[in-house]
Amino acid sequence: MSEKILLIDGHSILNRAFYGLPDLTNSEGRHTGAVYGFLNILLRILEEENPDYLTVAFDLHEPTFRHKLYDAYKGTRKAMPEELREQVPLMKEMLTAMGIKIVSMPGYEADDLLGTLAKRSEKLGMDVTILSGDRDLLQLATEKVMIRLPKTSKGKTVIEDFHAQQVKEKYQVTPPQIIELKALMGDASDNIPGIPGVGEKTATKMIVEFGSIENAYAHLEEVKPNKARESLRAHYDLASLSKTLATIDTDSPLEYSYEEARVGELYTPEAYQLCKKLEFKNLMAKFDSSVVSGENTVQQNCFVCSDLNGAEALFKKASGKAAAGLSLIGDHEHEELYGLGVALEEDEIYYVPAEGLLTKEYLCGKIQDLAEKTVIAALDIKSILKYIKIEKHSRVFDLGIAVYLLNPLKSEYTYDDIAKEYLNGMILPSREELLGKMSLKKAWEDCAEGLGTYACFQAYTALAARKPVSDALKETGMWKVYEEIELPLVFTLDSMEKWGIRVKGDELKAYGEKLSVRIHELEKLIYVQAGEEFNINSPKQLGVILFEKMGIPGGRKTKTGYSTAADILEKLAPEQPIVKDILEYRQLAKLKSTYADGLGAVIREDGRIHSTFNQTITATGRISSTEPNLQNIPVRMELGRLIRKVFVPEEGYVFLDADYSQIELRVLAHMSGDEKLIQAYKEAQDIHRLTASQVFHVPFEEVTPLQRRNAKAVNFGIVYGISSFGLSQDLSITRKEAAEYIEKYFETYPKIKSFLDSMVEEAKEKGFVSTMFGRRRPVPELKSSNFMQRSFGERVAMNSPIQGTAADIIKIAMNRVYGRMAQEGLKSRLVLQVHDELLVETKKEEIAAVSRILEEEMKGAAHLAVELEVDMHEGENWYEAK
DNA sequence: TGACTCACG
DNA sequence: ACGTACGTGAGTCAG
Repeated sequence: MSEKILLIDGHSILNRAFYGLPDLTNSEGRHTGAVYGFLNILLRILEEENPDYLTVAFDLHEPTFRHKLYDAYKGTRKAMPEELREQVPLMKEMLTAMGIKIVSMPGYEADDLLGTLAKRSEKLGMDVTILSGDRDLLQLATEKVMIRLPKTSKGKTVIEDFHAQQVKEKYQVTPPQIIELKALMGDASDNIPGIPGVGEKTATKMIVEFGSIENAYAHLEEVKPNKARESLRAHYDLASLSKTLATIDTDSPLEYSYEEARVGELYTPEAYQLCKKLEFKNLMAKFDSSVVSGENTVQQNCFVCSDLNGAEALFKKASGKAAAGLSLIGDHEHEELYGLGVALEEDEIYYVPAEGLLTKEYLCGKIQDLAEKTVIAALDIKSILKYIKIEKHSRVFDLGIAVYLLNPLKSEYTYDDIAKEYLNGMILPSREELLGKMSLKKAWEDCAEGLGTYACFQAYTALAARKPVSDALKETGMWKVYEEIELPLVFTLDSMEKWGIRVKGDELKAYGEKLSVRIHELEKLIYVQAGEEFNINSPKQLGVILFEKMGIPGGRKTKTGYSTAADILEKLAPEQPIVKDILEYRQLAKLKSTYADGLGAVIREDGRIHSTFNQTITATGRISSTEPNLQNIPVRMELGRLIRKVFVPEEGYVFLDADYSQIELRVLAHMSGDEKLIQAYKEAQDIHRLTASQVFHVPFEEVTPLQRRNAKAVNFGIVYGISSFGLSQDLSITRKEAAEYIEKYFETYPKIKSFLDSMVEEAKEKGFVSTMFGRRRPVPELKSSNFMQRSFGERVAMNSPIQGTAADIIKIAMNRVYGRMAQEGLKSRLVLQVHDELLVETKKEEIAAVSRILEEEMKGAAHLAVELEVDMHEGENWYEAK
């Protein structure tokens, strides 16, 4: 049996993969979709063909002979989008890692190299397969040379195969005649001019009849459509230029060794590391375990310490160090500790399982002592505070937060990612590689070794990355944000989480039951009006009922069907009784499932809810709240707002709720330095009204409610990164009207316009924007070749400095409030933060002191060109206090 | 698991 | 010509 070679048109397949797949990025925001798609096609073809040799050809970036020829004639070639361009070197790196031969040559296109290799290999008696997305390659087909063209139709990749025979069947001409066809038709994407007025049909007819352009020209009078004949006569020079352009050179002087192209082991350690870097989870699964583990020097320096003597020695040694890396493995909610990782040096790391004499109490005592002598570096200090008490902020280093500040766009901050990024590309096995999908508890029971390694890697990374990450914070000017805002906040949030907030479970239940009654009524009403029973919670079914069965006009929107979102329904059929009932049903169903039932399920034994406040989630610097989310408890609608009555302080306490008044607009006034807006804040108690009077040129007293509403919407829009489309949606006006409002607004406040523009400029130039305190947000979207993405980037660049600065300010305020309440020995405690609002469970005797603290510290958290105003209320529950 | 919807700032 | 307001988290459906 003859040998077989597979030749791949690199750029063409990469292109195909890029445009055929949605834009895929890894967690670092690196574009990887084209590489991923390429590999999938490659692996599939390899499986089908099982070739002996394999080679991928790439164009070089310099212009080739043919480009020059044509560029001289007209224009230049289309630029590659940035998202694809950056994947080309990545693709080559991956192929090299897999031991796959790459060829390219100055002055020649990939086509030429493929043609050359195809011809040579055929002469050597091989079967040749060429994989490309480009039909031009069809000219190379013979009985032994097969061209394979992948096509994506309906999300599936179908491959069309062409030997000479199939070319003839499909195009009625021989492969070499494909050149003639193309020279006549031209090809815009390849910059081949062709003969004007000659398309596929005419060209095919001409070549079928005359065999070649030359021959057609020789028999010009017989060429049929008059138009084509005259065009050919007038543009003969174009035809011959086009033919030169369209002809693939099968005789290039490429130096090539078949031995280097022999297909070997693709699943190499290098390829595995690269797949990991790019986060190709599916591909990673294909690698052999021997490749996966590799040699790992960190792992060789991990030891288990499970006896008392060893532990004593370990902690003694640790306390002599300036810093130690620490990782606690446990479940603090159930007061369990499974073990801990301690890194003394970069080459001395221990796993201490919490077993036998090494009880939870013993170990906590030891690390408690350790923390008093040594800096504790950990991925998540707050989780450690659940086990031990640390007073001094200078005693800890929170790697997770530090790394978050350096790039707040990632969804998680794991030791393996951090090692890769800050420890010279070091590859550590991830948690999933060590423990799979196992919970920590399960691992503790069934996979002690993996758990130990996991603990050690975390401890190691915390210790080893401390220096480079600290340096990076200093270099980027974010050390102060880290040290003076985020790090103290760890302790503040820890306290809030520990206290939690008291919730009356029985009242919550009663509230839920009340909702149930009405929900059932509405269900029945809706079924009657619809004429059938269906799942109202299913947007899909609901869409069919409303827009098809009931014939409400104007439906459509989403890819999966009709949009049934509340604002759409309200605009489409505000008077339809069924729509009203559905909206009420939705509202109640939401209240019941998310709040009545949802909150009820997370009340702890102590009668309180202990939410988690996450410090490393948001892109702007805000904190977020989970399990449950206490930052989205209803307030806008009265029925929902009633839920706040079940949030109560304990006996002898009341709630004091303090919120900033329009903090983001005030921040905008300050950052932009707009005198008009600053002046407005100095004078006005009603900023939206004043804005309206200035924007619409009417006296303050004569502003209509509509004008005020519009001005308010514009104010919001400005903070969000204004667009006429967004504003028009919000106000249900035309885009043109919205644009006029915006224009008038910017005329009134010219410095706001220049400020917002400058933020976009800065982001484009530096790649990020900053808050007043130096916190950064990268804006990679601005580099996108996609209009929508780029516009999004612009809005982000306008919004983030404002939202982020407001977030910084309230964080500072929280730390100060927390610190002062402790310093003054108060029993009151901070329990919630809702972005511009703080809730303090206040001892009745301390109401005066706490209100003073709240007012002073919130107002004093930052000194802006306008005052920070704080509204404060007292109440027996959250409903009353708000 | 992703899409949709909706609660908050 | 593109087709969205900025930032979150949770519940539900459907593949």
